Amino acid sequence: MTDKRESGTQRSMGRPRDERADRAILDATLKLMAENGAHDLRMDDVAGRAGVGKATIYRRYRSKDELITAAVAGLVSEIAIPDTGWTRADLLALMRSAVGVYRGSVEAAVMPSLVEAMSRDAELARLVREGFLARRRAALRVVLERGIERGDLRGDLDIELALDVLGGPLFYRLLVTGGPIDEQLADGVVELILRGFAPKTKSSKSKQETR
Amino acid sequence: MTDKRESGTQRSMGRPRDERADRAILDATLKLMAENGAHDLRMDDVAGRAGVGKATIYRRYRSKDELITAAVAGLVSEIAIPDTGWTRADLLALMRSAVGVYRGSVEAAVMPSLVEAMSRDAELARLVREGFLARRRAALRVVLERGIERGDLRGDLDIELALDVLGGPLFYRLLVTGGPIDEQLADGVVELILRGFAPKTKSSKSKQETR
DNA sequence: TTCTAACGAGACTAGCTGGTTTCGAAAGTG
DNA sequence: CACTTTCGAAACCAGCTAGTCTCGTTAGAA
Repeated sequence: MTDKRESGTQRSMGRPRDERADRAILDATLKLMAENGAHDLRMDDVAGRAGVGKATIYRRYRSKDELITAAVAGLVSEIAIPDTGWTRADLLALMRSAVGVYRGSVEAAVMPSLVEAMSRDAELARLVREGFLARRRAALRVVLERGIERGDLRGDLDIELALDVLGGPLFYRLLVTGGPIDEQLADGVVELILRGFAPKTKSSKSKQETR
Repeated sequence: MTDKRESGTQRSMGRPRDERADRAILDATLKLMAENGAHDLRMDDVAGRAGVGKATIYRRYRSKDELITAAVAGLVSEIAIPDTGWTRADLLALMRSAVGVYRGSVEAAVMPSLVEAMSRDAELARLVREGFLARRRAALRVVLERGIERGDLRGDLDIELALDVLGGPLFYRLLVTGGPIDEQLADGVVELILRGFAPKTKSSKSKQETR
């Protein structure tokens, strides 16, 4: 799709493409996006950092936009849905993994420039949301729903709100306040969700042991 | 500071500066930043939309960066600290006003591009945080602290976390998920904070009336 | 009325950059 | 070996824009 070679027409003639160049190009693109922003990405710089000629890039991607899209699309990562049997532990596992990702990774460094790009390109926004934000969100949703069934969370809770409360503060610190993204954040948010969305009870213990 | 005229030397000779041009320039700058992003701001466009010659801009600001900085600095707004006597009402007032601001205003439209710029310019980041985010945050902090004294909130709560939980979901939806920024969000977050950070009690009513 | 500086409009330049193309070399296939 | 396609490097161009400068004009102060 991003390739000029016609699909189906498997050419076996000529020098085959260097697959290492593929990775090198995408890696260089992501790193430069993180450093200078998607907008200040220079094709010459990508070529230089990837140790590749510009023609090698344009043979794979028709334009800069296509390159950026491909690089962003490559950010997808698998998220395993934890299932320890304890709602708190499951939530903590997901949130701590999130903290790990958004503290110091390329993904974190790219986010500010990505936010700007998303606000101006609906297609890219969809790609980012569905491509690599959706996994963790889906996992959290499953854990929350299990928490409801299990009786750890109230049945009428606004799941979308809960998801945004879990993820919002992290991104808020990453993008806006510059506050610390650490375990304390993960733990605090999880604890707040468990307490604030605890099921209605007639006599609730102050420190319930959520099973 | 952003003016070429030497401070102190109050010249009263010659044609005085048109003060309407000052506003027109800053307004045009903000609107164009909202539309196209800070990076794609064209000085010609600013001049055109403001109905002003480029020289008139450069007489006030040495460079595009200085213009952008000035426009952002002009975003400050006063936030009255509500004091109804009820913690819930005070929090709701602040959060609903925030919802009003970040739904459809110029400020909201500028944020994505501002986030990107902040990530690359520490001075601008400070300006934005202290200049126009700090007001509401300070007001919320006061309300939270009063809530603690009043016994509506637990004394050992992490105030920074609470502030980020109040603001985070809103910005998360604005910048990342594209979710709705409405009263339901404000109400839900406030309710969560009140429940989740409720003081430790021996017998807590499920629907406590926080006075 | 004279003087000064700001005004809107727009010409100008100096620099940068995305994209295309060309080059000789290299890497495979048959 | 002949053939085809990719490779890195670099030249090239067309387009765009920040910032400066020059007009003739205009608003106030002295």
